[in-house]
Amino acid sequence: MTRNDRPETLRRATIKDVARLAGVGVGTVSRVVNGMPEVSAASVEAVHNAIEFLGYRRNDSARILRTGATESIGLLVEDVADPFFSLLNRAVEDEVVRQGSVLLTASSSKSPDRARKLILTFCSRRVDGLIITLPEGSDEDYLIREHAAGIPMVFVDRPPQKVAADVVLTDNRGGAMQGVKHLIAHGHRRIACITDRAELFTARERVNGYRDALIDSGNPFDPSFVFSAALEQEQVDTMLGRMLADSDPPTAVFAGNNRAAVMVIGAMRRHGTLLAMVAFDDFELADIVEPGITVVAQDPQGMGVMAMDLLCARLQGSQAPPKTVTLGTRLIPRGSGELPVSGIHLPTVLR
Amino acid sequence: MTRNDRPETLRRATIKDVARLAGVGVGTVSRVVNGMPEVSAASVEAVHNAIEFLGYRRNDSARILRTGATESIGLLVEDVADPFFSLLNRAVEDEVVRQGSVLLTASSSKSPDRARKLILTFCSRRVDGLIITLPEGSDEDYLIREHAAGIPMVFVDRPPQKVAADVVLTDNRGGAMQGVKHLIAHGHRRIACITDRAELFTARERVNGYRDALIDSGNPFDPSFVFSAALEQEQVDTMLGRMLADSDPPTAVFAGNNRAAVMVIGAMRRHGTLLAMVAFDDFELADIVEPGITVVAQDPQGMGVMAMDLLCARLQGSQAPPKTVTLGTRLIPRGSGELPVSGIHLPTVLR
DNA sequence: ATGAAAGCGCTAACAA
DNA sequence: TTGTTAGCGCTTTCAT
Repeated sequence: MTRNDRPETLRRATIKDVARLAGVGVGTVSRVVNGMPEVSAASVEAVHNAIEFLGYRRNDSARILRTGATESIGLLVEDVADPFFSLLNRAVEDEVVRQGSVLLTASSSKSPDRARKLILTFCSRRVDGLIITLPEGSDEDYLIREHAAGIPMVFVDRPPQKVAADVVLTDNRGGAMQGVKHLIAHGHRRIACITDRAELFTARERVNGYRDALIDSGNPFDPSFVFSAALEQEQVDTMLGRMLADSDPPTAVFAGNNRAAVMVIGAMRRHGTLLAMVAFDDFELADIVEPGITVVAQDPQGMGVMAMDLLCARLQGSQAPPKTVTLGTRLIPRGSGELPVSGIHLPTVLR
Repeated sequence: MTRNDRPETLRRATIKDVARLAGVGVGTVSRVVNGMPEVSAASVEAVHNAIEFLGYRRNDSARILRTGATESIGLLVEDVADPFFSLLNRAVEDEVVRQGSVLLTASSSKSPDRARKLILTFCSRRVDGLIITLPEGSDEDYLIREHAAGIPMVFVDRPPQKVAADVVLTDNRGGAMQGVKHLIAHGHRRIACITDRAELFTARERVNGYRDALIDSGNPFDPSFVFSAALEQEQVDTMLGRMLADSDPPTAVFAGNNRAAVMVIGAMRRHGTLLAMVAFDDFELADIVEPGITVVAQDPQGMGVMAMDLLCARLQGSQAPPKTVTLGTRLIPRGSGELPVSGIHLPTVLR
């Protein structure tokens, strides 16, 4: 027994100790600790004194075991250090804290295996609910079981394949469309699309939106202008070079996420050109470059809040059919997306 | 009773249910679940089947209550969405996950009151240990009590005033010195210092380092070149303007953190000048501007790992006197810090 | 190798 | 208003 190994002085006071010292029963102590009304002033006083003296603090493990409510929420994202998810994390935290619960957080690191372990740990901890960004390629059977066992879940950023639960997404397709149409509105016809691996739900959707915008506005969709692969600087450099060598080269770029945007900036510098650009997903300091980067902003905080809202509804017993909420995007013009068709060639000194 | 209100179908299976179905005692089930050796193959088989059939998952609340070990760590930072702390968070998480524990995270939002509530909640949850960035102005008495009650704590980024516990810090003073000396080495004598409120431990230390570097190298320390206040763009603009109007104006700037750096960049643009600059604290995309921002990088991951190391030592019963570990910084030259004394005036088109 | 039983600290029902 | 007590689900002796 872990606790009893310790010297007596390091055993934390229990409700029993308090009761004994205060000269009341444990029930009374419990009532005082939980601020229940039907206790005499004298008892309250005595209990408070004892608590103060003993440095008593309720043991929530015992409380949880007894009541069955853990007042905790589990959050699994791809990486808590990723700006997008850290913002989501914070928004969820604020909701969780507001209702007096605690938040267990973890990062999947894109590993389905790590995700499974973490989620199952959360389930063993009997979290009241789970907010999950599932890594690509996850087996979902275990989720179905836990979900069926009564743990409410809401999925964020990407939809699950099999679990029938609430989902919160960004309107990736619509947002991409919005961004590309912005470029078209500024006169661009030949627009490159640089984005992440097509295996990723979000990347796929954004390419779809890119294509839709082009077709919608009567422009040709040229697959050779789409780079959808693991983002690496060299590849992007090469790819952009190839596109620029086209007989009808791009005058603008749609970057599918901010890593892509950064690489495109690098590639443009190396090629000594400055194409118009709109990037999906806002980022801090998008305006310290000249021109500032025009972005299609997602709303990570909004996603977090919405996820918690949906979760809370389930916690209150809602049996409504699973809902998928899609949050809109916001285009923030900062300069790069409003550049004219005639490309600007940077003076050498500033490249 | 919360649990028994629920329909029978939604009550999760317990160890008893498994035992009954498998035709063994609860002790045996427990042994199987925990992978203890002394169980017959037949029992293991039967138990596994029952577990599978019932969708049994151990209830950690009960386990925790019994064993007294929560296998959880509480982390309180200023804001989980802040890049510095989110990196620290992730590093801590990885250590925590590696040893099979869970991580409770929360943001103080610079509020001593919120911090107190959160920390006391963690204490009620009986976390095994606590990693804390305490907001400026916190009362620490409650921490002393909890610490004395046996909850190990390590403080990160800023030292506590009263609690005698382990601390992990960045060498703010040394780092600032390193940055300023880098500028001096590139010929600068007149160096401005733009940083946050002097109430903040880190800002204060960095100003100290700035002063030390100047004095060490025989340069005068001119208080009128130090701006240490709440960082707002307008103020920084005005302040820089005033400094530039000096009879012996600055040729370089030491920015005390990355918010300061961004504002200095803005101010320089507005004043149509480009001074050399070194900024404290690295940031993503510090190299997408031209020139890239030379920074004195901290090591948030290293701090997280170190904090967990110290915590684990305490968890294993170390009674050594409290240690303060100071992590060194790393200067990353990217261009802005290597600019010569002769200021560059940007061509208008690029301002 | 295994079952029975005590008990972790708490809450809530019940009795007084 | 209050004390007593059962029991939440688990681990861990102690017999067998």
